[in-house]
Amino acid sequence: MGTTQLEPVQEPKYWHLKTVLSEALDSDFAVGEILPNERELAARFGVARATLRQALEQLELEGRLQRRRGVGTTVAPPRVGVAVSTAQRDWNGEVADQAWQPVDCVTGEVPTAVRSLLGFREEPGTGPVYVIRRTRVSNGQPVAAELLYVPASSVPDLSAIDAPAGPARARSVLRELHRVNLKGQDRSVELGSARADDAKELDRLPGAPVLVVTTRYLGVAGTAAVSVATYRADTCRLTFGDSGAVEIRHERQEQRRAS
Amino acid sequence: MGTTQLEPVQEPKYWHLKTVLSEALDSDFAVGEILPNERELAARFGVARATLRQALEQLELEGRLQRRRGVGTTVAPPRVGVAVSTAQRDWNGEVADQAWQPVDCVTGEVPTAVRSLLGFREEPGTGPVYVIRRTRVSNGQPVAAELLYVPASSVPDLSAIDAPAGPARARSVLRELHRVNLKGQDRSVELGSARADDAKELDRLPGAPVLVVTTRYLGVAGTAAVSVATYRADTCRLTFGDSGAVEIRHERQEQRRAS
DNA sequence: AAGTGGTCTAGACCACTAG
DNA sequence: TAGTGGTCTAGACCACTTT
Repeated sequence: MGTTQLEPVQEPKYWHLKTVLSEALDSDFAVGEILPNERELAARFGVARATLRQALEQLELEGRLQRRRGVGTTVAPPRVGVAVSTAQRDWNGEVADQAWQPVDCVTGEVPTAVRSLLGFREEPGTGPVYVIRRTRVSNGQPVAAELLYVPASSVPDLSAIDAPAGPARARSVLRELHRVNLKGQDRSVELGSARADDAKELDRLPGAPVLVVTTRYLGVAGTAAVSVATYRADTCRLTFGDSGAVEIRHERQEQRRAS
Repeated sequence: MGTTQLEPVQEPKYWHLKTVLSEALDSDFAVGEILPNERELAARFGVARATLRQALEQLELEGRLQRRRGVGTTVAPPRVGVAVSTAQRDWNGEVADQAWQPVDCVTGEVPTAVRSLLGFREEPGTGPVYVIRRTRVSNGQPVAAELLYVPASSVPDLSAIDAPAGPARARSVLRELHRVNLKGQDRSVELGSARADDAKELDRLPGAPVLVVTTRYLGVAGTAAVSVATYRADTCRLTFGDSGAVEIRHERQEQRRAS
């Protein structure tokens, strides 16, 4: 129809920029390499810094980049596969490199959402609940922070209430919970943003994107415990193996170039 | 109450703003209600529009808000629980309201990442691969778009190559794939951003946050098929039930106020 | 045509890290 | 102290939906 339309559909600059940068990462950069700083990149592409940052944010969300204040922007390694086991053996065993580390154990308040998962009815008395904090490390990097809520009624044969709050008490509660046979578990995964305390544990800024894994552990008499684990969404790929771990080889090439 | 004084804290403005808005959503707004527009909200809180938008983006990421260009910002309903079944019956059955809908089926190219999951070795000939597009709907809203890669060698008894590309062919490939007994499946979940085609299917803008579920279906002779499904991260909560669906009652209150 | 959210700019200052 | 990414501003225009 006569004249040739150059760009019939206007692609946003930051989107196009993201594509260009993504291809550059594939071809010209190696994992761990430091990118030019944002001001220079913005100037190089002829856009405002805010626009450039919009593209970098996307790439960081996809796990391609890692940005650290005061340091710079580096090319991120492929995401770590983190097993979210379906079996029950995750209470103790598990791959040594990715085990949960008990951090603390107090008897504290329970969020409303968790209360209903535990089967608690209304406001009035519901008995004490152990709140265990655990962290998970992979390749030396923290990948997840967890709050595990265990009603004292789920571990009746435990006399650790008087033990000092801390990792030791956390371990004894976990051991006792492990004794009561668990019938199964329900699990859900959703996107969230890191609360201040989790962010600190994960070495990220508050609001960083996380994958929230909520697990309900079922005992003989209903829900025995509820776990809310937040995984770093930028560095983690959660794996649910019915028969081994999924291994994804990304299509990225790691080439030369040092500049 | 017109303007809310932001405390002189070290906390970033947008973060504090997000908290304030979140509490306001809990107490003063009902699901589906329309918020004041961004320019007015920004003025009301005494911040720049960009700062206000940073807070809104966070809340949208957490599934609390829904923003539509040309329309406005509304209070989002609680996330839909979408079952990512562990069993094999998801090929056909499944909850009627959340079933997959075949859209198309062509024989096309396979991304590098999927190639390695399928066990393909190097560049040269690997035989044709069916690429099936499916979508998933829940409560009338599209929640997921999937690309299912089925090597023709996985469905040898199929003579549908000559059938016209389309939903009909997709169904016959799925039926045939269902016939070969599947031994199990590996699955992984990670955060991503919607590609242009997926975004269109999901009624979102390109780059919208999605949960990417990669599934490897194992047959008697290795990987029989690979599925890459992208779920809307803002509206979906993926559930993995070992014994029924997880039901989360969010701590939000739906109160009065109509304005 | 009016009103909404989405994109983009060109600055400024702050918080953090490292030499 | 110099350099980085993180936050924030006050505008402008664009794409889209509804009236």
